[in-house]
Amino acid sequence: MVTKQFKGSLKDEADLTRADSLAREIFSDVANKWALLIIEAVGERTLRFTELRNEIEGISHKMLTQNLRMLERNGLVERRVHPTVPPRVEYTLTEPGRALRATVDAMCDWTHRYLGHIETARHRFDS
Amino acid sequence: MVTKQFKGSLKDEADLTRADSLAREIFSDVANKWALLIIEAVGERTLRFTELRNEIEGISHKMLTQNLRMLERNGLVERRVHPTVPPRVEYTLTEPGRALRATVDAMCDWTHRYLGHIETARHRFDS
DNA sequence: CTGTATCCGAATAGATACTG
DNA sequence: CAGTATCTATTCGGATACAG
Repeated sequence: MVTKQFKGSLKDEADLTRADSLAREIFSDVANKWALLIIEAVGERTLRFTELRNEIEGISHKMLTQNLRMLERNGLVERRVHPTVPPRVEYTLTEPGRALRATVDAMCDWTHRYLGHIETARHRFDS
Repeated sequence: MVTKQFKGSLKDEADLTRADSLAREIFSDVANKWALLIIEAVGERTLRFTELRNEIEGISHKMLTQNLRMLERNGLVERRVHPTVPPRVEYTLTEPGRALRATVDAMCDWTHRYLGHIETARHRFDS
């Protein structure tokens, strides 16, 4: 699996298995549409909840909070609460978050580069 | 959204909207756990259905076929059927598939690089 | 404004049985 | 071996209502 190349750096099989399942867990958290779109949307900026909601076409209130919570838990976004009324909450990418964003950028570029390719592949397949 | 930077290259708003929704569609197809794990598992190799199933920890028969069909439809994997009995079906990444794999590799690297980071972030959050 | 909770339908995913 | 089909349980996701 994904962690094969790291075998050498670990003490024993138990550690490997643990690291492996943790890696898979993180991968599962992160490798989902909404999480990646949020990472991409925040980018270098500092955005409020509602701004984020407006940036990401089609995301629901629920999915946004749910995924923001998850990303915060994994330390990929920082959540800063201003104790005002009405409340003002701002989200920023952390260093790990920005590093992940680089790979998401690459994925978005890929999508656009192969848009035509994929569209024709689909037509061929659907007949 | 994701395609903002491509505005200049398109003829009109209609094209933009269409390209945008197609991009989002492709992104949604691809930005999911099983699809990315399959891409990663195939890599530079040519693998049979069962080999793939064994490579990818925890994937079910159903999810594998379903996602392979989707990847084939989008032209990311090539499916070669040998008309023998029992049948032998082999999967390989196409050029677009290999290009995507590069970004998945980056994402796997990211996972491992920040494993510790994330683990401690989780502990902090969960208390 | 941001967030939690709940209800409910839709989509996802596993298990199993069956076919060429 | 590879794939389809079906049944079922779980999860996902949207809508809504409500609280700080």
